[in-house]
Amino acid sequence: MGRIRTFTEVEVARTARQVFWDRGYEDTALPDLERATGLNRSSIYHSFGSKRGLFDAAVENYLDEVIRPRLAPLRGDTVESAALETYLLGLHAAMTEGHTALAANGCLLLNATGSPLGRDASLQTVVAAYCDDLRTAITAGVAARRADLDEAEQKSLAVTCTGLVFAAMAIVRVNAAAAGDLIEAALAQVRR
Amino acid sequence: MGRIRTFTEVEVARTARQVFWDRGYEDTALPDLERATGLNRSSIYHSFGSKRGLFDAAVENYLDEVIRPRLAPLRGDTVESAALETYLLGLHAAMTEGHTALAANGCLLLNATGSPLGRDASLQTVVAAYCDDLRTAITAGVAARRADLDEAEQKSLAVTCTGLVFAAMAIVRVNAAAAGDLIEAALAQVRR
DNA sequence: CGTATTGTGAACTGACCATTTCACTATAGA
DNA sequence: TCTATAGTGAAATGGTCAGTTCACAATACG
Repeated sequence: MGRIRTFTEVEVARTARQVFWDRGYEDTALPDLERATGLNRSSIYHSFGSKRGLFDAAVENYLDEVIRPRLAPLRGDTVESAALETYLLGLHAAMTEGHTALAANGCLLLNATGSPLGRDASLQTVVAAYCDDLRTAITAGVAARRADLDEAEQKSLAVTCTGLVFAAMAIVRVNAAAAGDLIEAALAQVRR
Repeated sequence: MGRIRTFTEVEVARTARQVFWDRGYEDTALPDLERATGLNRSSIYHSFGSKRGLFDAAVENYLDEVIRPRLAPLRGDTVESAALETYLLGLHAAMTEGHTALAANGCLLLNATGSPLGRDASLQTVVAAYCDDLRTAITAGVAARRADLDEAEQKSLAVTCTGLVFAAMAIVRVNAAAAGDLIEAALAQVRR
């Protein structure tokens, strides 16, 4: 009974994610989203309720398909000793070699923090949770790689490493080379 | 001959700086600026040409009156050995103790990076220069404090320390405690 | 006083935006 | 064919915004 859906919300959220990532929330207008998703305004509003609703779906998708896959190797019960280095090398490559979305646009969430949307409490909560996830994952990676350190030293190293990753993401759009240096510094600390 | 000026552009830029810092460029409307400066639109446009012109003046003022005074002790010919720690402790205090503009709003420039304005090339240049100044100053501070290290080690430490400061500024609005941890990590590295 | 400059007030322009609405088309199963 | 659901197209609504314009008021100097 009735016509079948010709799109899935995940696909649309993924497409919208890229647009928001490229142009930022405020600079993305409805016509941009219509064009990119191939959907009409009416359909977008029917599925997501508002531009903000679509953005929230895009953020979910960003976490699911961009952030968490990268962090996954750091989150198992038994973390490979090389996992953290692999993660950092992956970041470094993304930032310096190719024209990846990450190098060109930085982090979708961190960027939103400085934009008008960053005054929104619910978005701040999402960013804070992301920040926490990142620190937890890196802490696990540090523990696996640097079993020679005591717990306090591991924790301190994890904070440093997390901070360097954050700084790199915050600055990469403006100065990719500097971002690469930051990741290299993190690698050096992890390896020492 | 003729009426005397009743305001200086520096005063106005300083006031506007605070408004832009609190609310961000995009969320600051002309009426906000009129109210804060006590000036009429017409006067603002006569002195600064555009909203963007006033913002640029506010950024100049931010660098002159907020950033550079903090970095000054790190920039002399002979840098005090304790200068870097003093700088970091000042940042830490601003971020955790009081309700300072820095803790509440983060860094005016870094915030702008993620906003629509962050796509503007000339703003990116300003941010990149600021980033460079910061690294240079911290490098001098590291050299003064850690004469025991060789040059390569000093450089690596300086990059790490700069990154941690950046990360703290990028995250402080969302999570001031985490920002404080980052500065503490930087202190620990400098002192070791 | 005369004149040049500084500043105000208020209305207006033109653009852009998210959101709503609705008549219409398309496609599925019964 | 009937009906329910999916999706389109286009116009309208109401709001906000930066920037412009201009007649007018205030204040300085000669």
